[in-house]
Amino acid sequence: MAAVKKSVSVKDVARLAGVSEQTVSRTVHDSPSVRPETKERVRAAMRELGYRPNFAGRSLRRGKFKTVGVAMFNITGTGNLDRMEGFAAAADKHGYAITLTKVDGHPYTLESASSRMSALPVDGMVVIMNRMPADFGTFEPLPGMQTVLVTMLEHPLCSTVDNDQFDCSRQVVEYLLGRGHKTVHFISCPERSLSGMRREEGWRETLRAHGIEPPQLVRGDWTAQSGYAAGQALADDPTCTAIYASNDAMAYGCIRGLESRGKHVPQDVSVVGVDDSLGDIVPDCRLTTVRFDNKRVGMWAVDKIAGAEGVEPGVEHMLFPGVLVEGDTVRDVR
Amino acid sequence: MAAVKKSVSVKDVARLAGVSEQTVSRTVHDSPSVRPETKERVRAAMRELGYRPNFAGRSLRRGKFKTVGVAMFNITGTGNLDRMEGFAAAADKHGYAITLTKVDGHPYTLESASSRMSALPVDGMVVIMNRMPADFGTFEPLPGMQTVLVTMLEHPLCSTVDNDQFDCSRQVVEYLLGRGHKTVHFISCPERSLSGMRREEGWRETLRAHGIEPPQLVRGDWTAQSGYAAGQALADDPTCTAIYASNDAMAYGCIRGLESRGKHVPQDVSVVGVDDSLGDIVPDCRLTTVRFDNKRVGMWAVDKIAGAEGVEPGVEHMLFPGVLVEGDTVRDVR
DNA sequence: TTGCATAATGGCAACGTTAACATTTGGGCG
DNA sequence: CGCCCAAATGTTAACGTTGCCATTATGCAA
Repeated sequence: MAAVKKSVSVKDVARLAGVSEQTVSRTVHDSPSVRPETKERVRAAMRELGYRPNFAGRSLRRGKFKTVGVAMFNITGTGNLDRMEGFAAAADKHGYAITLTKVDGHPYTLESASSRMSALPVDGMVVIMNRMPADFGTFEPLPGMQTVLVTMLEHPLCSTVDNDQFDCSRQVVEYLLGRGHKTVHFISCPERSLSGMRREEGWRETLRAHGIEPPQLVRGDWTAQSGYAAGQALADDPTCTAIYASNDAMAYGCIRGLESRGKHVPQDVSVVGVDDSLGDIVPDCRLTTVRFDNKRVGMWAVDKIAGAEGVEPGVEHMLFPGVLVEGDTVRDVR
Repeated sequence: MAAVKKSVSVKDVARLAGVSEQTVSRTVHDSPSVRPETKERVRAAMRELGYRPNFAGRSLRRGKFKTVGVAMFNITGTGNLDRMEGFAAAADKHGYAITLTKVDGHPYTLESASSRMSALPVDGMVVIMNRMPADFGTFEPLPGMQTVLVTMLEHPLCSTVDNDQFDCSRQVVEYLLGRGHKTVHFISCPERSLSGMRREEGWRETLRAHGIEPPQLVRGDWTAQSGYAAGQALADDPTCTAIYASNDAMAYGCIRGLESRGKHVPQDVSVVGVDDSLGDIVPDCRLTTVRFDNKRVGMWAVDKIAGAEGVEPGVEHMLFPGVLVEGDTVRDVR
């Protein structure tokens, strides 16, 4: 039994089954115009030879790949796993596959993501943006390649989708004000983060909309340690009864920092985070936070491409609001 | 300017540049046997027409896809992001792409992963196993499709790669014994986890190898809360001076549980975790833990496939040891 | 029996690319 | 001046699949 190096094609199956190649093809696609017994004979031949359809021949003929490309500048990033879950789920639904590509971030441009994708077998592409690409304003998607950007910025030529970070802050601030707090202090993130900046804007503008001048923010760096320091710093501020941190790690750090200064959460100070990422990592801490549905974001992006199927797709911009999850770290005042 | 619906091919470029299709192809591949000025003319034509090579035609001709498929039963899983980083890095290195597929886990078989991949444009595949597939013993990879399993079990027909969980426990136990502890208590994980079970074996056998009968283990469920309960339970055991938890979340929970009972870490009890996953989430806690390099595991898997390039690949089994990272949660005794 | 509609199947071409081989061109050298 | 070599370019065919159209069987009414 010599190893069969060459892959088996419809031709081989056709010969063995004693039918034409076309009949084999029709059997593969379960066409109703093939007699059941013929089908069975063909299927037997396919099994015997171990036939599997060749993707290249098929898509060459069809002019479609049934695949969506995903370009990431950083694979390791908060929420990417959930987004991928969404990509995969939506792709599955449409019978599509996902092709993943890491794009070198030097330079950090949409053009580099686009050209990286251009020679791959994809019908459309999704780019996950973490920062502001240098060519965001001038970028044009490849002709015939529908391009969806995961970002909260709007683009004139590409559809975009992301979580609504502004609304997230609005929800948190209004929730805290609604619980009687006079103002909300904020622990921010590094300035290069697009989503972080948008959260900051949301915090600031929502306070102003309620006639409250935003207090001095404390700049953090996403780490619990920076939240800890922020908590210690804010512990001595008598006006500080509510703190909103840009992520859960800083929120948790903040709680511990406050405790180290003898302030208790939520008795003395209320704390809210963002991301719902503490999950099972921290015991005895039901942090009030905002949960985003990154899977839904991912699904939307792939749906947009795989669901189009030839129809001229319009450019759309979608922002999904997060959900405020009430924990034990906020208290009513007054 | 009517939209050009049809994609441009070498033929179009050749016509515009006034050369043969072959010369265009040679230019695309930067062959040295094309005069620089001809190349430039061809390149200009490509730019003008917006030519990009068609993947289907190319791989049909070549009989290769330059793509590795990755099948996952669960996309959301510890370490998957790092593994993907590794997949992407290795693929990049070889000029390959990665195609991601979620496999329905009902039934949980390698066969279902394999058949899911069979119609996709891939030259080889990687399966990430979290549990024991029903057909592990009998599975045969598709002919011509090199298959690598990410698991610590060895397979007769497929190469395998994973972190060395047994060795991980050996390192931790010997480290603690070396620091003077008389025994090591263990917080385990649910029994369906392959890697968790292997950690448990490593703990048990290493203790026995040192002539120590393993104490009763405490079964956890990966959550900090279960670690907290375990810590409280072990706080009253006077023989317990060192605790090894199956992951960092439980280790952290355990520390807090011990503290809630008045025991301090590391003064009273030493605690070690696994995963190095606390990172920036918890302030003021430098947990002694074991760090795995999942990126390296991912790279190895894709290297095995993309690096083969036609040569008949042997079946290999690779286990990468973790690195014990010393923190502040272990103390010498005596 | 013939004619005709319908079901089942076959033949051919084309999708875009490139390996292998064929051809042309330009120079160098005896 | 003719020969040969190398560089540059062209021609052909094939990779596997499937849409289109042609052909052959089958059944049924006239």
